[in-house]
Amino acid sequence: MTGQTPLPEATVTRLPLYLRALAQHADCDTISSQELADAAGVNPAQVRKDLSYLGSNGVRGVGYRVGPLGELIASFTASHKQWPVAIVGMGNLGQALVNHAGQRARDFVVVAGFDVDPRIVGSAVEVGDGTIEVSPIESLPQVVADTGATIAVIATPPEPAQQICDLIVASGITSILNFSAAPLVTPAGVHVRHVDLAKELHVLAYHEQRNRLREEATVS
Amino acid sequence: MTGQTPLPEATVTRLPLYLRALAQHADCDTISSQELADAAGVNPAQVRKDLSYLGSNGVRGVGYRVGPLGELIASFTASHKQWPVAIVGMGNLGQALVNHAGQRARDFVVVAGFDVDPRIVGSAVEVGDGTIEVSPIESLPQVVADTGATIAVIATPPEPAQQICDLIVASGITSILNFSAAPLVTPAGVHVRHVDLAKELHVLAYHEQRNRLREEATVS
DNA sequence: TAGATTGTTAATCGATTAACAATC
DNA sequence: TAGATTGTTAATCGATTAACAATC
Repeated sequence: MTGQTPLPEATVTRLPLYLRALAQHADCDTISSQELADAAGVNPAQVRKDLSYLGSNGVRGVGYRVGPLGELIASFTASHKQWPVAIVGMGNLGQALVNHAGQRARDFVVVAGFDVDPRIVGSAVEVGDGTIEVSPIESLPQVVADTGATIAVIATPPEPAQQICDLIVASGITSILNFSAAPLVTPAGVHVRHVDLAKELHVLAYHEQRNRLREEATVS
Repeated sequence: MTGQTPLPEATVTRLPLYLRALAQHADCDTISSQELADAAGVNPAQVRKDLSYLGSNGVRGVGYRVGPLGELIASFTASHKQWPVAIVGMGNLGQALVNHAGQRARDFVVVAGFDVDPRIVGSAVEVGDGTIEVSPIESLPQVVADTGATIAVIATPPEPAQQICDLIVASGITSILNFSAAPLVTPAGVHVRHVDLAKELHVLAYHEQRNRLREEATVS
């Protein structure tokens, strides 16, 4: 059922959008690519193409059955599983991620939190169903082994990020979400996603700058 | 100096990386595309192509002069300016962004913060140099007008996001960084960047799922 | 001059989307 | 059958990268 040929990266990033859109249409029996596209904010042709990669299951002239389609997509992202996540850096950002996983992304369970700050280490953090105790960063290999975490989030300043990344990789984790500004170097086979807040703001600043210049040009 | 033809989006997203890499090489006189590429984690040919869009200023056989190149890039991202930012949603994520702007992204100043929670509204928040008071969401148009904010960050749950977005757009802001899971609809001319935590985690989960299936296949 | 490195071209790649035959 | 909507093809687009002539 869960395909052999890897899906295009771009398709993978859209599957969660489709799941979310389907959840909003849980009361419907079927949904067309047009409706799905509207709800997800993408092109209907793109929806059909993406879904065809999963092994198409729509009905011509009718649309897609909401229930089965949801299950099909879930079988690819394995979103029925409870993915155990470790968060390194339990400052405001780390805390925000814990809350997010607990309240919104129910397929992910935060099973471990790490920090270097002695004022934070040892404190209890509520994670969805239970509570975890923030561990010192040195204990990462042991705690990851104990908890079986397979996804790690780096929510630290950029300086220690590479070192922490090495530690994470050495502990056997193969998927990393990097919120530090540092560009991480990892061995092949490790998947890294990078979210860079400063970069996002800079891109917006570029567009603001252009708007401003364009206005000036229009005036003169 | 600051070009007429818009730069490719992909190039714009890499300019901050180059600025950061140049800062690390402030002690050098010149830097080659190879060195710059290593520091930024990209391909050297890509570096040269990107920089050529800015109006090339390298010296064949030598490389790029670190100082002037930094100024050239900064003139495009306008990173010497102090961009006034408004943050809507002052929970953990909003707080994390305030800290980030204060400590890391010094080109951005948080000039306003908003929330609906009466326990948060009215509280003081340290932002880099000074302090701001968290305002109720209703006062957004007035506060934006007073502070001159041109970039807004949405750090709220998805439910009120579209409504807040409309309010932001109506107040004249043209650049939005959206951390809510909601796909926002905006009029043409408004620039929206979307960072979706759940989506990032789901993409990693997809890869974990594939790894697991591959291992099973190898065993049998 | 010899060595190094740029700036640019052309090939390649992946993603997007319009269009339409297939078919419910 | 008539109308609707899929699944797939082919065109288009933008981004990446290898290669190399230009030139310091």
